[in-house]
Amino acid sequence: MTTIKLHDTMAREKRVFTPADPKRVTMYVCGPTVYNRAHIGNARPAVVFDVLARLLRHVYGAESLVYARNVTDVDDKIIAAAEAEGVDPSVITARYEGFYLQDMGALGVAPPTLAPHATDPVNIAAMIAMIARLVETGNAYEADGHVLFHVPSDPDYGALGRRDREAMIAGARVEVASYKRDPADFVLWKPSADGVIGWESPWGRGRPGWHIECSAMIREHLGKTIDIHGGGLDLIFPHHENEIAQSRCAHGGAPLANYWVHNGFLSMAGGEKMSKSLGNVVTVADLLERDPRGEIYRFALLRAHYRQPLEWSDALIAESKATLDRLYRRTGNAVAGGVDGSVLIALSDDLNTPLALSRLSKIDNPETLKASAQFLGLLTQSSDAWFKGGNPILGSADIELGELTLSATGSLGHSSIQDRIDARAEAKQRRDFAEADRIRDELAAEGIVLEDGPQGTSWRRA
RNA sequence: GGCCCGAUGGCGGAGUGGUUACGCAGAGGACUGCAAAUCCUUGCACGCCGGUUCGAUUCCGGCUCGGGCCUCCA
Repeated sequence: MTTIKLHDTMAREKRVFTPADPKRVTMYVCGPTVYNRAHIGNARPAVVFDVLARLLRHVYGAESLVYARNVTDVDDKIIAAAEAEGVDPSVITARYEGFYLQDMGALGVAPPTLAPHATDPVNIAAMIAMIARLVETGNAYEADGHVLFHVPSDPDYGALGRRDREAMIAGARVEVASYKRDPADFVLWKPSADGVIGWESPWGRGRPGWHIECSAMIREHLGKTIDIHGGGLDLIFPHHENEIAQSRCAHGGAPLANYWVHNGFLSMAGGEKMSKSLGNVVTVADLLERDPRGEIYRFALLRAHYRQPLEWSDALIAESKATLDRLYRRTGNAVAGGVDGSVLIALSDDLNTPLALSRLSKIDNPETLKASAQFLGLLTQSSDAWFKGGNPILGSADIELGELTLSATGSLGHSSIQDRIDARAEAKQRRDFAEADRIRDELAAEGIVLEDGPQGTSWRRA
């Protein structure tokens, strides 16, 4: 069996991955708060953990992986967006969750096994139960309608980010709410005013804090201790730190996760962080509008190791596109065979996708190449359709995992224009110019104009 | 200020205590109704200063520079 190594943020080193139960490997990744369109930076963890999920399914069996990615659908930003539009928060969350799934699908991200929603009554009940438990154990207290986690009650708090109390307080730049017993205390439950989304609880009508959502949903759907917890680097503090404290204190010291995996950030030209305030956000939708082949962007994201920063640029996109085109030409109409071992080895070593991608260039067998690329979520059926018909890929791309096809939408088919262009090129190679010209004329009769240019033969409708 | 991460050729980006990354771009060549594509060959590297070592880009220490987190954030 393949040995997978993963960099564990808690241990700060690469560790051999050993699931508690190989028949039920559990992974939880912090998902989106659904109130706006996802940008390409948001897509990085989705793609990275999609690759990890593919690898885990390969090694332990597709049915053995339970991969949960939550949807945060109650949040002050959502409430604000709903008020701004004068609609119910559910209108906002349904809309943006739909966009999210569509955008990620276009990037070849397979749906997770589970997508727990914070507002699901089952999950709200789980959150209330966990909060009540923490009050019982003396780790949380009620104050001024809020329930807060008392950080000094947990001597192990801060282990993931390696920061001590002084550091956290010294760095605090926010005014401390008067009802907090300690500046580091954080909200588990907060009151909802009339007309604001809320649920009845032992502490009055209110809504959960962000951190408790993940802890409770992990407990509810995956168990007390999971194998892998993933997310962006920026979530280490305070989000993951708080999750750890809540879960450990509520579960008699059982650790929340055995492996913590965090992805690095994307930056823009000049190393600038992608942020709304800088006005340099590139949404996935923007990119798909420029070129609907989502796997170009997936390829670009995979070109850097997931823990390294990645500078997002037009050159990166152009190079990714060119390399992908070349890979496609090399696979031709080959039927996917077995995945090349060198690709699996690269991925097994802490998800070394740049190395895995470079291995593709070494694979001569088109069937192996196709299977290997598809394992990485590239050269899928959608992309095949795009190359052959020139049709944009709409909605979610098909996701292929061996025999397992998780979803398949998008526009496939139409005429195989590219096939005939290829046939014409072949004819020219054979010096069968009569045939080459016949194909050209045939296409012309359909209103297809061929253009031989520096990027190869392209076509457009007259 | 605290904590963490990184520093490889023109660019991106692997890897290693002594030996080839790979891709793009560049140069030369093969092929070619035009143009692509393809194939072959090829140049270019390990931030700075010490230490360990027969030998360090690779290990250790310091420095410099860059990035991230410490506030919602992938």
